[in-house]
Amino acid sequence: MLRLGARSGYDIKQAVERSTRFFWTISHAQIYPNLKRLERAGLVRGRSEPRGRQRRRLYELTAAGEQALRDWLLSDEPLTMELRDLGKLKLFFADALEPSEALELVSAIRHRSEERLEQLHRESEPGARHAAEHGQRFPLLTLRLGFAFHDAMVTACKAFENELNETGSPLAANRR
Amino acid sequence: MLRLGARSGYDIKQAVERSTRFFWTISHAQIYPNLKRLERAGLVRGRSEPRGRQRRRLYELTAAGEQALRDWLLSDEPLTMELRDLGKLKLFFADALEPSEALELVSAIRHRSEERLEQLHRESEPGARHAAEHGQRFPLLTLRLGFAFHDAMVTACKAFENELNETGSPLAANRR
DNA sequence: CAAAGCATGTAAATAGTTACATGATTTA
DNA sequence: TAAATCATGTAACTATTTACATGCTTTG
Repeated sequence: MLRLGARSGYDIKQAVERSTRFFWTISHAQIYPNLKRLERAGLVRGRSEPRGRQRRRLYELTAAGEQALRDWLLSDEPLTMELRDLGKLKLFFADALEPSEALELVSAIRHRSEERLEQLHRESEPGARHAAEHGQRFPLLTLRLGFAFHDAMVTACKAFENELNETGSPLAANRR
Repeated sequence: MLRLGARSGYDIKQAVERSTRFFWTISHAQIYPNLKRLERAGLVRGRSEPRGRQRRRLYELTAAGEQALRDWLLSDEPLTMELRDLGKLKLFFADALEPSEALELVSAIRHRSEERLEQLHRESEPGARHAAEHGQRFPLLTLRLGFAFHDAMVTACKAFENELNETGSPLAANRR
């Protein structure tokens, strides 16, 4: 995040909330101790730069830090992806519900993705576009992966809603 | 999982590995204590049923347990989704890489989803289809959400690979 | 007869958040 | 002048996994 313009721990937290938040989050309780650790390791350089009498510590990447970032990006560790999704978990067990109740659950999952899409456009896209204009194109590419994901969820949920309305459910025949 | 045919703690762990694993996982160190807790709460009923001299404890849902499941499915808690995705995280910072290196990262992310798709077809789909034939259709619907997700990732990555090859990169012009 | 699979359990370690704590500056 | 925002830090708590521990049964 320092590479992308953040300077303080506070900046980093804000940048995370506007960008990586949905695929990797971090709390400020982790950021401040880690900046110290990184400084001790020589990967960042920090200097106190108070605003008035408001204390503030600004950091920048060192050459070693830049190299460590590249090393990490190129390392062949597995690209793990861990998900905890209450929506999908509940959907999995939705046979325990009445058809109409299950349908509501599918709608709720669709709404969640629709709202997330709006939020990404509102809160993340402007920053990503701005970065792209300054030669940092990958934040926007990553954001497009988020769009693609939630678009796919919405499309799939709509298909399910149609299927659940048409077939199977005895309630569907009675409705209206 | 008891509702879907699992009877022992061991069964539950196996069912999770073949089904919910990619959107909600649990280790056996959590399962056994929780089965005891649920039994004390009257939500499951357990009986010892050793196989030979191999001890084994089989559980089933009580009426109260079935109701608790329904209550949870219908509760209006937010449908939280938490993701930790090293692939997207690295992609986000890929402007620190050479264009050709960034392209490799995108390929690696695409491969990950392609392999996950194969794995879902191989390891999860048979069980989900079998469940669907026994009136439990939602495990298969949930699986289709997984297919949709990874299909979208593969499509997006292919688009990125084309874009990164065509535009921008000075290496692209020199290649061949 | 060895390895893989079945079966259950606990202790230690890890990773992370939330709450506690403080105080300056800007904005409505 | 109160509320929001800027700014940093630690302690306590929560959740979870990994490792340790044991022993039976089936299969190659």
